[in-house]
Amino acid sequence: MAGGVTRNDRRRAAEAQGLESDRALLGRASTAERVADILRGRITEGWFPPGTRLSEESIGGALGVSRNTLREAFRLLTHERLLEHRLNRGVFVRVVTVEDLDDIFRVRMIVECAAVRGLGQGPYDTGAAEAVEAIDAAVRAGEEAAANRAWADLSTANLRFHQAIVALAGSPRTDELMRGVLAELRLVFHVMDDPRRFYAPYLVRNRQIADALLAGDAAGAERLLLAYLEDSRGQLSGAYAQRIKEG
Amino acid sequence: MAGGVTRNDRRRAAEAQGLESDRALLGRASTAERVADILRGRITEGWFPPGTRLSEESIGGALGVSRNTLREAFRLLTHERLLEHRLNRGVFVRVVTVEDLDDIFRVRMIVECAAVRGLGQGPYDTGAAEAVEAIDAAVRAGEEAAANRAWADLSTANLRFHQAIVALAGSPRTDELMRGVLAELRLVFHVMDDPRRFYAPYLVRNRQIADALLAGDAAGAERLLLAYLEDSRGQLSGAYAQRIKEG
DNA sequence: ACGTACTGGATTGTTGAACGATCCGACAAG
DNA sequence: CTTGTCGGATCGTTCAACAATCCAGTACGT
Repeated sequence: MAGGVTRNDRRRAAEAQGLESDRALLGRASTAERVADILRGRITEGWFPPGTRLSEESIGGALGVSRNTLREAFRLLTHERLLEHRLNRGVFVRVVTVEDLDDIFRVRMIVECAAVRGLGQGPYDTGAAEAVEAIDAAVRAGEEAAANRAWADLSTANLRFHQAIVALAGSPRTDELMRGVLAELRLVFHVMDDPRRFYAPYLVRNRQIADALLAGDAAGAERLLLAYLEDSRGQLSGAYAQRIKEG
Repeated sequence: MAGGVTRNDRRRAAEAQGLESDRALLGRASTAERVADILRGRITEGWFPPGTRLSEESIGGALGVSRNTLREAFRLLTHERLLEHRLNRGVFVRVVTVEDLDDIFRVRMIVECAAVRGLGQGPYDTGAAEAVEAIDAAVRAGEEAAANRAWADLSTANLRFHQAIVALAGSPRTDELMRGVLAELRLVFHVMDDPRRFYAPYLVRNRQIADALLAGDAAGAERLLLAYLEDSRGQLSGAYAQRIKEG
């Protein structure tokens, strides 16, 4: 073939440089995973409110993928607890119950506090410096978002803050667990009318925690974090229960 | 239809009594889930050693299900980290790396210790009594298995012991996380030549922990458990790394 | 002999259609 | 008002087909 650039040529060129970081983007996901990405976005942004049924035919038709492929995507999201699969009835956008919310905070208290505590003593400090830096960066991003009244950015900054805290543990499995849990939490916030009220007051506390970590005071940070989570849980749980009861 | 017992009849009757517990048994699983159950068993029992490729055609043919259905089952097991899916190459029985093993123990230390600690102080004591009872039962099952030299039973009893410990937290998400992690651990043990050596010495320590919990000494139990996990991790990690290097 | 490019076979990725099973709402009968 | 029946809609599963991709073996050029 004229002007032939073979697969091997391309692979060779990629390996020659330091492009392994972009490899995940290139050696890209299957169609099902890409569909799952799209749907995940729609769900967490609120395009599909909790309780909505996702018809195989309509969604599949709209996205131009077959039912079988779409089903694989549904399975993916079901295991992330974003969708709920009822036999012979289809998949629905998950409606988080009050018990779920309680459990979410239970998990957060266990994992986030353990991550902070382990920072002080554990022998697994690999990459702790970058993790603390990421925490601080998330707080700064939140402060900037608040200054610009970009409430959506504030919410993502807050979630990223907690994700960074969990990253202190340096455990991929813990990271994944918390990613799912925080995604669920996003569903909760999307039911509330004024999510700003639930994020803004905690900005200063994020700052305190980050400062404590920067100062190397792991115990103090853990104490602050636990109080934070308990307050947040109390406020959210009550408001959410009422909001659910209303419909 | 003569002798007709309608759906409504059945639902009404079921609700009238306390049969909600058996509901999960009735609303049974889809074909894909049942296939996943079968494969999960084969994998954890060692029929399919780590690294084995599971061909869609052969497995599907042997089980009498279509490729599409089988793929759904594969997705299920992939999310449980029992299988590994490589694009365009198929699914393989997961080979746990040494880093994975480290991470598994990191998670166990965080979660199991938190579960024990929370027992003493947390306000979430719902069902704690049954949980402690389940722990004791698991230890007794292990002791009986050891007496009968039923090593397979001993291993499952040990896993059940730790599962019961996690159940102390009363958190469904934590339970699920740990179920997956312990399933992974089973893969590790299946690579070792003499798994008995890795279980038997810990039976007495299980007993000590259970006794401490029965006595209400949560702090002591946590200390014992942490030491247990550190020892177990040290022994397993070294042996596993060597075993992997050999092939 | 060595590394490279190519080719063929096998397997996976995805599609579309098809059929039975199940659920849901509506409507009629007791 | 409850119960039984019916029909439409949707899901669960299978099947067959084709494109995309990978792998190993082979031929080629140096």
